[in-house]
Amino acid sequence: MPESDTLLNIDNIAANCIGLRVRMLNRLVTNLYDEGLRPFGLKVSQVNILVATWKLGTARPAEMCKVLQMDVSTLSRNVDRMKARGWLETMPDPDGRAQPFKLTAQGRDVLEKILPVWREIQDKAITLLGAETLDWLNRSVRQLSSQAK
Amino acid sequence: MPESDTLLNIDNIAANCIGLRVRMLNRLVTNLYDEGLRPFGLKVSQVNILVATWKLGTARPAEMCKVLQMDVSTLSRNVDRMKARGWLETMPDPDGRAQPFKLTAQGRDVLEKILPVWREIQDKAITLLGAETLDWLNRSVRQLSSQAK
DNA sequence: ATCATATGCTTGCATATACAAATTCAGCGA
DNA sequence: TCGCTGAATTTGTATATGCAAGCATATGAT
Repeated sequence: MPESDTLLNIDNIAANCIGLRVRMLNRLVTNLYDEGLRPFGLKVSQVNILVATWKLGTARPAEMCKVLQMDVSTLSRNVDRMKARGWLETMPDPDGRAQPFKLTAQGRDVLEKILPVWREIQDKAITLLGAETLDWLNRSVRQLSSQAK
Repeated sequence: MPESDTLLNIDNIAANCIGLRVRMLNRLVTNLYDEGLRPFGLKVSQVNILVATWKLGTARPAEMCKVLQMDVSTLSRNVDRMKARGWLETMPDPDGRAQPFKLTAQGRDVLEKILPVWREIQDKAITLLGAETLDWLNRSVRQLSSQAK
């Protein structure tokens, strides 16, 4: 491959790499949420887990990881921290390997407390990104999730 | 606020949170690129830095962090690792505080070697996400970058 | 009943991420 | 020139992320 072709191709990465852009978007959006949530002592990552737990009722780690497309080890350590804060509690289970957990009353309280701030941040994100963002993100995530292992 | 309203609002986070969806998209897309790049012993994060360095020629950390919307401390440690691998080298600078760096020949070689694989992964991502993805991502990132501090 | 395999989760390790504090140096004013 | 302020970067700390390996338990085959 001639030198000039290589140059063009490297420039192609710079101009078009989806991995780069998704990661930048992630940093920007995560910072937006984390900044707003800072007074409450938690980050968007933990809010996501609280909400997912609320949805599932009694949550099995492997199941939640499938929903959130997250490695089980990542979830495992976050659940530890959130149990230590009294937001989650482990439930008994006939299967000795399972470690299902659910929201505590405190965990539920946290969710209620952050609701107005979440709304503010969400509105800001929609204003910045455009109204069609949500549809767009949902389609992309659904499509990629269905392909992922 | 009545109980039922709270329930609806928590469900609203579950159904609509942009922070959640962007983070899921980031995990899915990052894993897609990292999996493809694994044979080459680097990840998409380092590819992004290599390409940005190639673009900038001589890169100042603060400048690159503005471009990539990344904290300077995050870049600092990655540049350390990449210098240790011989892909980047620090340049002298009249300003004693500055630590500008540039690509080494080895760093340039790495970029050339991964080009075909990057192309494959990028094609797969475009197929999965749709052709209009890139425009949308570019618009979103540009819009958010211009607002960020 | 036993053994092999599969499942569910945790732990070890390396990197990614960002805030806060420390460090080093530049530039400016008295 | 002395010291003050600000800028560029690194270091300390905590969380996020995923792979590989470990551990305990369940399940299936013989």
